[in-house]
Amino acid sequence: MNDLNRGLGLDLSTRHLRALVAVAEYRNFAAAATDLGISQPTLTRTVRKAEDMLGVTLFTRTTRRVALTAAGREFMPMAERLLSDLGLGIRNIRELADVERGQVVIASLMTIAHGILPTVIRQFAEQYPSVAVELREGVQTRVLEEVRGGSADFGLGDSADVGGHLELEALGKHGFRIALPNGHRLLRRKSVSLSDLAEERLVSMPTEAAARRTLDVAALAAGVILNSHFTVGQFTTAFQLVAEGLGAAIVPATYFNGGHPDKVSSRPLKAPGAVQHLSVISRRDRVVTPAAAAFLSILRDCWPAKSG
Amino acid sequence: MNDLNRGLGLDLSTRHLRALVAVAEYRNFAAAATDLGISQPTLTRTVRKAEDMLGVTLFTRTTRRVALTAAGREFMPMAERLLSDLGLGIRNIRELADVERGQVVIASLMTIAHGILPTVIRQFAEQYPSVAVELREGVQTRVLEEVRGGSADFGLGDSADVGGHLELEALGKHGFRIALPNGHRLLRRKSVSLSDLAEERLVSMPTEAAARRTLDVAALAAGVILNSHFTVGQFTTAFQLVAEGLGAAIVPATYFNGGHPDKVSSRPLKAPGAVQHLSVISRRDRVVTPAAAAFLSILRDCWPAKSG
DNA sequence: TACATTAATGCATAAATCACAATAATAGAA
DNA sequence: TTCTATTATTGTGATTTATGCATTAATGTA
Repeated sequence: MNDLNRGLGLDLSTRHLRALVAVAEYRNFAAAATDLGISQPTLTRTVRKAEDMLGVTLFTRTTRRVALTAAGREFMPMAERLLSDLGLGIRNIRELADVERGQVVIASLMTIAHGILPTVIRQFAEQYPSVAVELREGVQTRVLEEVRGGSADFGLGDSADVGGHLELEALGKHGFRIALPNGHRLLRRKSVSLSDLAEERLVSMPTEAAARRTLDVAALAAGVILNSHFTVGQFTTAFQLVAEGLGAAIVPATYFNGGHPDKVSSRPLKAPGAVQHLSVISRRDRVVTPAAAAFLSILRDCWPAKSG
Repeated sequence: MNDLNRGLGLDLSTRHLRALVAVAEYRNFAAAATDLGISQPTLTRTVRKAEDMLGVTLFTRTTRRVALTAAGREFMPMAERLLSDLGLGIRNIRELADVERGQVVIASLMTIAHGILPTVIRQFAEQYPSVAVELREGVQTRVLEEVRGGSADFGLGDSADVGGHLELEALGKHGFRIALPNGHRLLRRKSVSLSDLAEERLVSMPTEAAARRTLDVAALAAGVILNSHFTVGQFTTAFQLVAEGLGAAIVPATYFNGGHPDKVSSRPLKAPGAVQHLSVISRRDRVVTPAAAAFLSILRDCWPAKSG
């Protein structure tokens, strides 16, 4: 701590300051007291208390005349400035707090929702405790619908296949990993390629999902046909199926932040093109609410640390 | 009153500010409380009170983590600046008050002492209530002695006949008036000249007095010999003699500020050279005390209004 | 799950603040 | 000069506010 409290136990309040300023202005205790809305004896005591604390006589008063001492004349402009600065500052932070009373609706891919968003939301909630956050998780097409329809402030999704009216801001990219039941032969490798998976039964996301399309395109380019035997809507479901030994699942690398069943292990997927590019998706014509802007600011700050 | 108290009954004190700043710094209530020298529960309550008054949440706290909200981050730098400004200001006025605990010793001609000094002293006493003022009235030679000897901070006297080592700062000049007993023939005139006084018995000051010398020189130049029949040390005494009808007295014009006996009236003295030039007289080698400087400053402000 | 840390309450006490009434001081008027 | 109106100060009891100790509740971590 620096020397801000070097003034000993000094406890000077805005009440004291206002009292001093009022007396200096009216040069009359009774009038000043009326203006302040307090009784005149109270004002006398308040002023005297302030002078005692400051250790300086600010006024010389007789019953007929109240005059400023040299110290008083020196002090008053500062007191006024202090009060006005404080008032300004309070107004500022109150406006800022009003901004906080907003709401943020985010449409996000589950990939992101499970990967980085929890951290971002925690930080946001700390800084803007009274903003309601609504997170709508879904596949890419659903995210785009939410943003287009205006029911979400912005979306977090794949950068590809985004039509007109929508604006993109690139956030980063992530690769994929193969989730395999413990004991699976492919776990002996350090990494797995798409062609290694040609033989495998796969637990996949539906074709509307951006991750699915990215992988299908990459597989096509590699001349491999993926055997999407099971189709599920949630990665957590996919994990469960994998845990049951029903097959393998290709899962976004960012998804491995949280814990997952100990019957499942994973290896990186080595495949050119099997990379998902993520963006903030917003309507070009929609004004960004302050709350949404604040959220995005925190999101950008957090991104590099958690993605790759 | 301007809008300094527009913050409703807001009563935010330095105690609150310090509490907020300390918590923001430590991000830990217990540590901040120790630093502030108060108990942790007290700090909790102080912070909450402050937040309530501001109407804004500044911190989000769990038992394991204290974080600043956006409003809090906005507020803290201002709070620190406010505290440091206040501390600085207090130090300033305290120094100024220390200056006040001095003493001013003034050696002055009675002319000035009775004319303008009372007003000056009153104003000075209001502004510097704890400075002792000592006024030593005397004739010119006495004033010079006091200043030379260093027993006075400065002198107020005639500008003439001031030897080396002493410094002059001109203040102004004043003429003279003739004090006459009511019913005196010269009162029929609007003004009186030196030659008119050749016939008169005069009540004069001793030859050491600057006013006496000025008048003698002027009379010499006018070819008149003044009949200084009575010599007294105080103008008030001279007035009494005049009131008794013993003669006329030539008195500094500035002396007619206060009331004087109603048996005496006065007329202006028209005489080239019958003008007394007054100065602040000080030792060249003596440093001016802050109290003396302040006194002189007020004296200069007052002078034009009262002299002529 | 148990533990250690830490912010928030309950409660009794001490301090400060307040307004009403009475007092003291002062400048101007009769 | 004395009287009077004005005005700052002081007395006092009620109310509000702040404080510290002991305790509780909440939350990461091993």
